[in-house]
Amino acid sequence: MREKTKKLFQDKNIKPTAAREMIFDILSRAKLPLSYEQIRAKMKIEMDKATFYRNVSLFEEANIIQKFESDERKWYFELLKKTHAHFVCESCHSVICVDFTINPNIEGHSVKNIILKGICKSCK
Amino acid sequence: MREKTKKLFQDKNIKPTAAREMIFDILSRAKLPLSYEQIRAKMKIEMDKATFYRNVSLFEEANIIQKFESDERKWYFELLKKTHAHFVCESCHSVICVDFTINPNIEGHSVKNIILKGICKSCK
DNA sequence: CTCTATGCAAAAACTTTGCAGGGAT
DNA sequence: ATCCCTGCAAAGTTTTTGCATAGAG
Repeated sequence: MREKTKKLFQDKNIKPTAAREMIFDILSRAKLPLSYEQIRAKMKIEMDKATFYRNVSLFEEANIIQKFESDERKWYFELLKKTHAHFVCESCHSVICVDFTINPNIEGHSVKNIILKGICKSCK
Repeated sequence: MREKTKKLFQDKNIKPTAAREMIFDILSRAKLPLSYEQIRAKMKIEMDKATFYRNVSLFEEANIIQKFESDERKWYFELLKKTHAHFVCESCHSVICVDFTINPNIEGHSVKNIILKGICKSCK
């Protein structure tokens, strides 16, 4: 476990368990948001899905992770980084990060998350 | 049933049944996307949920209806109108249509749907 | 010892599917 | 008669919860 991660966990008061380190590690290497299935496929040690979801919620409350729903009714998770948008293809269901920023105030509402849906360029 | 609706159904090859007319009617009056529960609450005649979902899928395939998921993992339905965005409040879960248009081509992908998430102005 | 993380199984929530009956043409 | 729309019940999918056990400090 890297020093930086150890420190992050300490700061957030998160006990570093094997499950947590693995989830964090997988997400920090990911270039895209990942679903539970995708994360599980990358796990070197199996963990129960309850453990997975519970730990992800923990990270979420600590503002380490962000989640959003794809069009296949699954959650996708990623480390909370600088704001960017996600494009979800309604044909192949892939999730793509796109560089797209907007004014975070739209008609008085605070926007924290942008999801674009449509058909990705490979599917066209 | 209005002439216009009758014609629409004919054009799309959709047999006008009571269930279909009712769903269409409720959605055409709606100012916001509605969930199954919300639509059901407006029904004058009850219909089975299977019938509801099947007919909605039919409309969807005919490009009459558009659906998207809220953050509460429910589908919301609305008539396919000019492109606009939906704001979903992560606190009160309300769905708000906002006037927000973007270039439909983002990094080569065709955007058909925009979902913004965050905290709405009443919750702030 | 104590505290809480984990696994297992069951529950939950929302949608979808299979199948048989019923209406419309 | 045929077609396909509908209701009912059961299955499906993903996520959450309850509970007992295991493990860390």
